[in-house]
Parts: sequence; structure tokens; C-alpha cells
Amino acid sequence: MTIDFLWNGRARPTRGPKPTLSLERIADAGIAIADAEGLDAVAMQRVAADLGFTKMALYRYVAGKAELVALMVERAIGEPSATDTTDWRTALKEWAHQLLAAHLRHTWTLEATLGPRPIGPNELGWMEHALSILPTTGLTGSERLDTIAVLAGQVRAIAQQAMVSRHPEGDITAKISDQLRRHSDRFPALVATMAAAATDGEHDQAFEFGLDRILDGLDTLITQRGS
Amino acid sequence: MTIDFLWNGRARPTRGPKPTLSLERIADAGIAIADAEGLDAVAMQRVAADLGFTKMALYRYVAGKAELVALMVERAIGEPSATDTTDWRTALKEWAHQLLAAHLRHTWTLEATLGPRPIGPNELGWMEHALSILPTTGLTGSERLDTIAVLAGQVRAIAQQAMVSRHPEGDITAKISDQLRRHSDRFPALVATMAAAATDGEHDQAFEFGLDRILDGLDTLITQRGS
DNA sequence: TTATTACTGTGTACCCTAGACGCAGTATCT
DNA sequence: AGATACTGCGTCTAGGGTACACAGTAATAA
Repeated sequence: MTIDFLWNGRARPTRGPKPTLSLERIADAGIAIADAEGLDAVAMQRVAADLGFTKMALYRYVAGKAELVALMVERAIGEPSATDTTDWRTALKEWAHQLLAAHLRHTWTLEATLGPRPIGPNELGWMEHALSILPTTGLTGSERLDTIAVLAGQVRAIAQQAMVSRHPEGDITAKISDQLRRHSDRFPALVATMAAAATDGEHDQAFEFGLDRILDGLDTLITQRGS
Repeated sequence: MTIDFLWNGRARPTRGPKPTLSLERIADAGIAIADAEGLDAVAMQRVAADLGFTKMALYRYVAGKAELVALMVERAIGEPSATDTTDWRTALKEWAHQLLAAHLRHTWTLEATLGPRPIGPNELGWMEHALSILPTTGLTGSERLDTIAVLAGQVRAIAQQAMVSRHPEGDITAKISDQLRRHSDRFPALVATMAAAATDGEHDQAFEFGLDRILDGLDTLITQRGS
């Protein structure tokens, strides 16, 4: 597996016909399909058809589907926009919100970024940005990397949750709570908690809640190390 | 999409030949394949062949591949084993470790549990267990649910990280740090942090680190609410 | 006992996917 | 011009999920 294409692009050859397509157009076509119908709908066939070409034409640009998806991710996730905050806590919060927004705009990036795969400059750009925000004193290098991992984990967890609750047809959530009611003796705490949650009017605060807990815990450690 | 099969099983009909196979055997065959070769290797063809049947025989037991995977997940994830700790913090930590272990035993469960899908009793059993541990005072219902989400997010984040670093062939990590070195001017904080992490000898502490931050933050909130 | 019914396992068929390969046409360099 | 090397396409293979019809079998109804 090579990851060169993500970093250095393709060297434009001098001879022969000029390419009609471009990596950008191909990636954008794939992104449009994935946004509208999910990652499974992204087939070489389909992407090519949307562009008005045959699928084999795409193989002149990308080595295979995995490479296409990697390009799509890289383009969809983009770069974090700079913040002017000096406070590390609010800056990290802003970063997490931006990352969440990116994942919510393209929920398929969750599936596309699972497991071992080529990672491009934009994705590392997000890490770079977060690390440039984190205070360097009070945390070891490993701890700083681990901090990014917790935060990104929270972002992904909430993005996934939103993906489920956003899903309208079939209404799986209803069916589950239906089974839950039918087996309420087996899940007393769960039933009670969901009943309580239904009336406490604090919905859609999951992201903020988790984020605040993580940042609180981080703050505790940093101030403790600082003294 | 129905989820009945996960909760109530199949009603055994009285007439006709007795089934030679069972949902358990089929799920186990699928799990064995996924453990050894990944979720992509789980094809109806392959599962049936491993059991000594034709693929169409499986459709007498499961409605389709999605249902097969749901059964595999439910069986692979199992139930959390009870803890005798009364301290909520250590009990939650134990719970998270158990969940992580389950995901590490079957890394494909990460892909298999993405997005809207039928959820079975075992999966809710993990939630139930965590909720039965959490102190009911000091947190609203929504907050208790959100707490599970953060913790599960951390578990998944680390499981995914382990999945990548476990992957031996190709050694993507090496290629990435190669590109990183080549573009070190663009990622100064990242390069510096990784260099620092390489010498601080705190590897593989990512799970504990994030978990401790989350629990610290939770502790802060709970004690604060308690007074 | 026999006829009916309902179930199991299988063979065949269809459609969709990723991708290998070779060919025709075209733009550049020698 | 001729050679070279590139683009886009048509064809082909291997494999995936699944619909459907058929033969065999076990339990029920007549």
C-alpha cells in the first residue's frame, strides 16, 4: 500500500492526450454520492457514470477503490480553520466542535476512517492543530498524543450517535425501546434512566457533557503538574 | 428492518425435517472467520462452506447478511461479568476494561457496530451494567447516558488505535512518519511531540490516560453536585 | 394407512461489484 | 514523419448477495 498519491499528487506526464478528468472532480463526485446515499453507494461504476465516463477511465486516475476513498476522506475532512484564542481549553473545545461538524457534514467519514489505511496531510493537519494548542508544559509527549485520542474518540462517538438518531426510516430506536419495554425486568437501570432522561429536557447535550468532563479532567492534571 | 430475531429467536416449527444447523453454529463460524481474516472475509459462501453446506442453506436460518453480522456481534460481545466493587469509579474502570477486552478479542466488532442497525440484548446489557454502577444522585438521566457514551467512545478509540498498531504487514505507520519527516516544516508540533513521545517511555498508556481524565472530570462534577 | 402440509437443503439464475487487459485514438518528442 | 506514451473505452473474469423453484422429509389430517 502506497500513500504517496495523498501527499505528492501525480506527476503530470508531458506526452499524450491531456486528461479530461482530475482527482478533484473524481473525489467530489464520490463525496456527493456518499453524502446523499452513503458510502456503499460509491461504486466505480456510479462515480464514473455521474461524471459521464466509463468506470475504467477512473483507473487512469486512481489505483483502486481504496485510493479513491482515501482521496474523498482527505478532501471532505479538509483543514481546521485557525482560532485566535490563547486559552488552551476554549481552543481545544473549538477544535473539537470543528471536527464534529466536519464528521456530521460527511457521516461516511466514520466508516471510511476505520482500521489501518493511508493517512493524508489534512488528517495530520488536524492533529497538528490540536497539538499546537495543547500546553507543552505539564504533559509528556505521549500524554499529549493520548489527549488527542480521547478528544477524537468523543467526537466520533457523538457523530455516530447523531448518525443513528438522524436515520428516519425504519425508526430502529423505536423498535429497540419497544423490546426494552417488553424485557424491562432485565434492564431496570436502563429503563429507569431513559424514563428520567425523557423528562429532564437535556437532550443533545451529549457532546458538550463529555467534552466538559474530559477537559475538566485534563485541567485537573495540568494544574496539578504545574505546581 | 426487524430486530426480533435478536431478542426472541426463531419459533421452532413442528413439521418438516429438523434443522441440521443452528443460529449459534452459524454465528460461531462467522466469528471464527472474522477473527482470523477480518469482516470482509465473511461471505455467505465462505461461512456455509466452513460448515459444510451451500450458501443458500444459510438463508433458511438468517434473513440476510446484515442479520448474520448482527448475530455475530451479539454473540461475540457477550455479557459483562459482574463486579463486586462498591466504588463506582473502580467499577466503571473495570467495566471499560472488560469492554475494551471484548473489542480487542474481536476487532471487527468496531466496523460491525457502526451506524444504524438492530441492537440486541447483550449490547444493551453492557449499558445496563454501566448504568447500574453509576451513582444515581448527582447526575440527571441524560447525563448518565452521556457518561456511557464518553466511556464507550474512549474504548472504541483505543480499540481502533490498537487495530492499527497491531497491523504488521505494509507497516503504514512507518510510511506515514516517513512522509511526516519529509514535510516536517508543515507539522512542527506533531514532529516535536512524536519525538518527545519516542523517549518518554509511556507507551500503551493511552487507554488509562484517557479513562482517568474522564473519570476525574466525572468525579469533579459528582462531588460538586453532591454538596 | 394414506394424503396433505410444511419444512429443509440445493441448484440455478440474476444483477452488481472490483479490477486485468488490450485496442484505438491522440498529443508530444526525436 | 516516426516513434513514443498517454487517455479513454470495450471486453472479460471472479466473486459477492439473494430470489426462486424443486426434491426430499417429517409431522399432521383424513
